[in-house]
Amino acid sequence: MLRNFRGRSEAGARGEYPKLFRNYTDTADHPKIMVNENFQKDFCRHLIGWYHSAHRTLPWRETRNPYFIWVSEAMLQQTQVQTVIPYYGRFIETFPTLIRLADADIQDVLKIWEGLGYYSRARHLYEAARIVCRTYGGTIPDTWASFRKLPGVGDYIAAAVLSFAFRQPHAVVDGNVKRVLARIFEIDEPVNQLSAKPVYQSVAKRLLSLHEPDMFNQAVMELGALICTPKNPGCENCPMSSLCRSFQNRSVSQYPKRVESRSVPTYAVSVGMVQNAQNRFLITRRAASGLLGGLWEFPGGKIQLNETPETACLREIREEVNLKVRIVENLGTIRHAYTHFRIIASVFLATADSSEVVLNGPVDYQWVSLDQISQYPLPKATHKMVALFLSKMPIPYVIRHENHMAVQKCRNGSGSRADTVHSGQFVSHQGGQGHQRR
DNA sequence: AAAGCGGGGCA
DNA sequence: TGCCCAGCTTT
Repeated sequence: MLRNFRGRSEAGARGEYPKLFRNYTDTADHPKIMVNENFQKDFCRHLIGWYHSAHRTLPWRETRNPYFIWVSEAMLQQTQVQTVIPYYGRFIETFPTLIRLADADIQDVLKIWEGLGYYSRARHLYEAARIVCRTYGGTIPDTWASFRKLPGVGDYIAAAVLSFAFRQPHAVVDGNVKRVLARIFEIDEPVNQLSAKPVYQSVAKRLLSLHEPDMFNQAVMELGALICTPKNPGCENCPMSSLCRSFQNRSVSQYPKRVESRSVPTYAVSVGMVQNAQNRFLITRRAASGLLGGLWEFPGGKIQLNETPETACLREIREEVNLKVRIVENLGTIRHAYTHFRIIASVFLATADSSEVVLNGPVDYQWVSLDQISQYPLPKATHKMVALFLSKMPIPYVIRHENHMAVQKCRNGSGSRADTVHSGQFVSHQGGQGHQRR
């Protein structure tokens, strides 16, 4: 199995910031952040006025249903709006109420979440829904103290849901807000340092419109998404430029400041697509917590020193599912990037004489046909492997599976399928026992 | 306080 | 390729 990467802390490899800043828990006496009553009113007038004329229509802005808003905020965490839109629609269509979510199977929730990443968000949302049903009779609590306690609900989501659904005066602080505020006030505290959070929180709170907290929160995030963007900000069209210190000082490109992030390592891994005598593939389910928690994958893991991809594949399969298999085809490699590392995975087609699995690591397993595999929540990398496999299959095989999602992606991809089909690499899967190299 | 946690879009 | 994204949890 591909285990979570736990890196060593390398002093010096990271950008260790000298302590240049006071730790402001309030910014009332901050030298650069001067927000009097006049400024606050100007700020809100410019910002909210712009928002009314320029904002996008987004599905979760059409409702004040706290459950819908909560779902959207969970999905939007570290994820761009355009990515979330289709997932949001499918989620609330499948789980139209909090009670329906709480009564669902977590595997079905993960299936809807598949491809969105950060799967603990789905698990926490599901667990929180069950808690709300159990503790509050299915009514989402509308106080900070009670809502903020729920799993997966941090300061941002609590402020967002309570302000958007109930118009309570809590200021949101997300990546957009920090970028906007850092530029407007030339705030030097790095936005990706934990110690800077109280500064941005304090500024946002002092600026917040108590009259329209929901509009204010939407507007400042919308400004960050549409005008005050990370690259090429549209200062010439910005409604805040007359209030913006970095615009006046031509220092916009220097804000926000951030501490250097570590470059991610690349690991060579080896994965086996193991077929049994019925031509079904072995998939295993990962533990519920941690990387890709609860998702299904083909067995495999890191290639160790002095190992070939082939021997690593055989070892991982022996370790994880205690099967002795025979490699019949090298399908090639796929690449994939996670948060803290990248992988280059060698993918092998293998056969097992026995289907008797003994798990060590994974928490469940199934032998499935390719038609069935799309019923399980799979990581993106596993989808790439399925697509790689199909790209090596003869055309009749692919046509039999033309409804499979991976086939669609394959066809929309490099278009290499026809090439590989004629490369002499294919294996027959038309119902025969075993696999013959042509 | 720092690290873990996906995947897509973009210059 | 590296950076960034409507962050939260765990250690």
